[in-house]
Amino acid sequence: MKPNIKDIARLAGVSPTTVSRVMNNRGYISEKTRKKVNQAMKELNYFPNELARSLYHQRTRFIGLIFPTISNPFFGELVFHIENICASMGYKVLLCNSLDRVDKERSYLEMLQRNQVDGIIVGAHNRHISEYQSIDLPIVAIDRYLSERIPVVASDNFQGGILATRWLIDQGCRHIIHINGPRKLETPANRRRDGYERTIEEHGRIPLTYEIPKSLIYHENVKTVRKIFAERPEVDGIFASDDLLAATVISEAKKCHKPDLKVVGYDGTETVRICLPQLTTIKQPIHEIAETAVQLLVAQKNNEMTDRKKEIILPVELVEGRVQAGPNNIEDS
Amino acid sequence: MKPNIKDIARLAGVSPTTVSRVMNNRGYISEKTRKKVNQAMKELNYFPNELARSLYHQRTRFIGLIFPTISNPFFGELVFHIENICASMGYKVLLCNSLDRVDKERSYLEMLQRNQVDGIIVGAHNRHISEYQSIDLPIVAIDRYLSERIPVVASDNFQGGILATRWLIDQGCRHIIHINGPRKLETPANRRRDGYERTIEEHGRIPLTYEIPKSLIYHENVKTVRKIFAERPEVDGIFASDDLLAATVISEAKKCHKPDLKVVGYDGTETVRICLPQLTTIKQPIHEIAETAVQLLVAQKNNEMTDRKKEIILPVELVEGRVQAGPNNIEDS
DNA sequence: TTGTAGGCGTTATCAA
DNA sequence: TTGATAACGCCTACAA
Repeated sequence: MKPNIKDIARLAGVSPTTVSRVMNNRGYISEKTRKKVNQAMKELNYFPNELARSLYHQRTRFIGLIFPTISNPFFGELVFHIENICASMGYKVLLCNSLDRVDKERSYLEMLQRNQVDGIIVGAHNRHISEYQSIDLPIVAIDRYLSERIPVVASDNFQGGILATRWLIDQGCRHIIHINGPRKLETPANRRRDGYERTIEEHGRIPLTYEIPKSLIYHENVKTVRKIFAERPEVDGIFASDDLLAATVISEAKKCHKPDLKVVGYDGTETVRICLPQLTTIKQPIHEIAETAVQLLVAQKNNEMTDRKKEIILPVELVEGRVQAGPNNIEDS
Repeated sequence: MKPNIKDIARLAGVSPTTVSRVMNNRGYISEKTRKKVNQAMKELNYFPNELARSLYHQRTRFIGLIFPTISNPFFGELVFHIENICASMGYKVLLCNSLDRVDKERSYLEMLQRNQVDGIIVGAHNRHISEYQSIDLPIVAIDRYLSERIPVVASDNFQGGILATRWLIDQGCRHIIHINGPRKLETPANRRRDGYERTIEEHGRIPLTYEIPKSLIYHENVKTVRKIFAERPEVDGIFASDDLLAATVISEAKKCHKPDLKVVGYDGTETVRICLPQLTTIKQPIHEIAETAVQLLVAQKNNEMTDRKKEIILPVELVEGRVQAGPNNIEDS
């Protein structure tokens, strides 16, 4: 079996207390004993049991992360950064992919509480999860409203919608359509739609938004895009609410011989930039979002949340697709 | 503070033992007490402390995952599936992004041991980490050789290399180049190169492999691709060792007016399929890899590893890029 | 400078 | 059917 503090104590010929002191650098220890103890720890390949420590200190340094799916590159990169930042601060990360399913989100939430996490960062949310209101733990939401007292970090979705729409207008598009998730979900991401609709209206046109039933199922996207092309053959500009959707629009456009269609996405992940550099998109400050979320979480732990804002909005940026040489590009024909 | 088992016992007017029995359905309990206890648990919004449980049972149901970075869609999707499978079996996942850095991998390894994980799945490996040999824990490696006794799950890299190369030959390519990571890393992924070189030689040609210094840095890829185009202007086929690299090749090819260059990638993630459906690639069975890895881990825990193979190789599949309509595609001009 | 004892929250054994 | 007790591994008062 794994050695414990007593085994070390026995081998070093001291008491467990002394071993503990050596490990934690507390109080006075003679050089001699320190060496003996360290020696014994090496010899037995000893690792202190964090569980026992956590139990005593009532503090685990675990952070729970609940996101729909890290398969999506936006969440993948976001979680990547969050984990990195947490690790640099001595926190460990418990990963949960909720798949946007209420039952999974619920059971993860319970699991995290049972495991005494110090805090939770949530990027997923099914309505009807009232549990969030009764959780007595630091929580930060990313791009979701969970409850009154839970702070939110989000990119400037409204501004993103404006930038995207303006760009399409500047490109000379006359019939601009927006595709997004269901309206009823009151997420900040819906403000992308508001930005689009406002901008379209400011130009004296009529906005038109298509809603996708379930964004996690890829084929739903394809179906929606085809429907749009069928119902609105005049469309010459599309603002898609995320890059994968935009990618789908682009490949469907190729299939349907619509080389003049302009597309703008949302997210601006590295992965998509590499795979689809010609895509114009609204780039979220993924690293800053991660950093802000972790900071807010730590601030809550330390009760430093006195006069802080409950919603932090970070600026976005329109990144133009790289126009590529040759006759091979949807953007430049 | 959070209520504990004693609080429940007090409120229900029973002993902690009884509460424990109710929670775990052990021994005989009268319906009356069961109800009282359940009532008390609801009232205090009680969650049993898994830490204490784990301490007692010497079993945490934590699984540690060490991967270079879940930003990469291959690892992202792999970790996604692993987490899913683990969750369905009641395991929780501690996520570690090692960034291919020795120091990070080392400290994660220590962290996981301190936190008493029940097992580790490793998809990262820097040489010179001897620790793997001394860890007394179930470990499974994905596409890496860590030590003699650590089982490996991998896709059929050799076959993948053959399929990719053959396809390029079938497309009529005369000058086929392979791009891969450093040779000295003795990973199964290097067998992709073996498959390529063998196939090229079988066709009486001379293989040519370019090595990339660090694959995590995107710009390194661009540099290597440009170097290839400069040094080997005659190249008309490239087998890239992963899809992001292949994507880079494609966009650089567009920039350099090489519409006839054929490219094959490796991985076949959903994300890349969506963003770059025209890319031909060797598709790894990501879900099966995840499933096999978890199974092997559990088998080790239960000492069922008697006559099992130490290396499990799963079949790959060549997925042809979807030729798209219009003059917009590198594959069909 | 070092050791003893009690407790962190839970469970299993044994006794009642 | 229920309860007291010791144990899981560690840490911190308090004592020596």
